[in-house]
Amino acid sequence: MANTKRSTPAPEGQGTLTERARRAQLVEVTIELVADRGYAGASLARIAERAGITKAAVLYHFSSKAAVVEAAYEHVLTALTGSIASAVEAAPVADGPAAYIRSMVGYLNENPRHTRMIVESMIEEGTAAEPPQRWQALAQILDAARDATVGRPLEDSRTLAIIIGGAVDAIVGEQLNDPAYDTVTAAEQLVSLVNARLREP
Amino acid sequence: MANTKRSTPAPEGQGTLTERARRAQLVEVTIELVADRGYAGASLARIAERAGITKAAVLYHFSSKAAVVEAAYEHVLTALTGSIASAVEAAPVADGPAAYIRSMVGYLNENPRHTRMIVESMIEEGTAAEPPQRWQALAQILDAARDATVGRPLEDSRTLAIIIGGAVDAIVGEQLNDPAYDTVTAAEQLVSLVNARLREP
DNA sequence: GTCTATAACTTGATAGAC
DNA sequence: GTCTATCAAGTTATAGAC
Repeated sequence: MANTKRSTPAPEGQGTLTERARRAQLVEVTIELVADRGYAGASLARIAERAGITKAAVLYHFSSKAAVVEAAYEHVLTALTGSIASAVEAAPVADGPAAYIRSMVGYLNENPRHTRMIVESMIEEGTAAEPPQRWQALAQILDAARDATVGRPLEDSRTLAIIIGGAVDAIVGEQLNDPAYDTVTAAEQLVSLVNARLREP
Repeated sequence: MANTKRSTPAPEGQGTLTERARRAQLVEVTIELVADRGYAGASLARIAERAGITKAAVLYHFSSKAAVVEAAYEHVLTALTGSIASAVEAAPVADGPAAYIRSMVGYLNENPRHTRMIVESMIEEGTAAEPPQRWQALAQILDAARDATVGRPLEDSRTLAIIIGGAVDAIVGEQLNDPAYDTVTAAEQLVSLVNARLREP
């Protein structure tokens, strides 16, 4: 019985197996709650209720409500970026932008809760540290694709990346309040728009 | 008991305000608060504090907090749509999309508080009635421009409108966290992208 | 390790004095 | 008409029992 009487109330590091499972469960229900009730609607009481435990129990596993939400946010973000990164790497360099758009629309489309969670997190500025320039990764992909096709660099890949990012958000968002909206076709239209630009002088 | 020392902060120094002016003032401070603290951060207490009155006084002029926020939201939205509508109508039909993009980026750029207010309002679903398909107006402008140049209708003006809307949001949003970002040039790049598409077969 | 009990505070809204 | 005083219900977080 390695019952180490832990005096530290909030183990932030790696803990026992049951602890990690509880943390995972709490992250899961927090994602659900933030997704369909917003950040303000995801109170400790509701998180605890959905997890079947009490508020105090939640605060035993996480040091504060902000810590729970941030853990949930990070979970979602790493899942998204990982999915996109693998899709882009699996594609030819010239098809990088297309792979980016398709995988991002596809992922957000298949994980609507994650979508809402990300949207919420981008609004609330106090929750997590600012993601280090969201467009930078895409701008690199664009530059590489441009170099692989035309050979001459883009003049303003940053703005093109920002435009694409916003367009993807809007497409996914539209599908969110009109489930009949065909995001696959929309993504293809965006792809053709971007590819046309990439091959221009 | 009668505290003769009237502790009215009166930040503007303006004394008695008429009813309409007070409502306007409350709408104004609510826009500021929602803009930089979010919907949840705009409590009645803070609204009252900034206006130099008490919570109860706020609820005298508006029936509830939701009413205050909705009034602020509507104020911002009518100002934005009005500004864009006049800009589009003043332009040749073929330049409608360009006028839309330029005026929208310009307006949101000049009124950053309004920008954040609109973003917040689109998140909180309980605040105001769903704006009747934001892309519809733009889709009509696109169809008209296409008809005036090529003569054949667009296959999917809805998606193009959604893409443009998201791109504009992203451009303005980027300028929000990097004031050095040149939104005018970005808007022009978006305009050329859209115009190229509009003249395609 | 988990929960009961409660602290300390903020929320939106109301009643009634003046 | 406008404010003071108060309300009940909600929030996060802590202390300590078991």
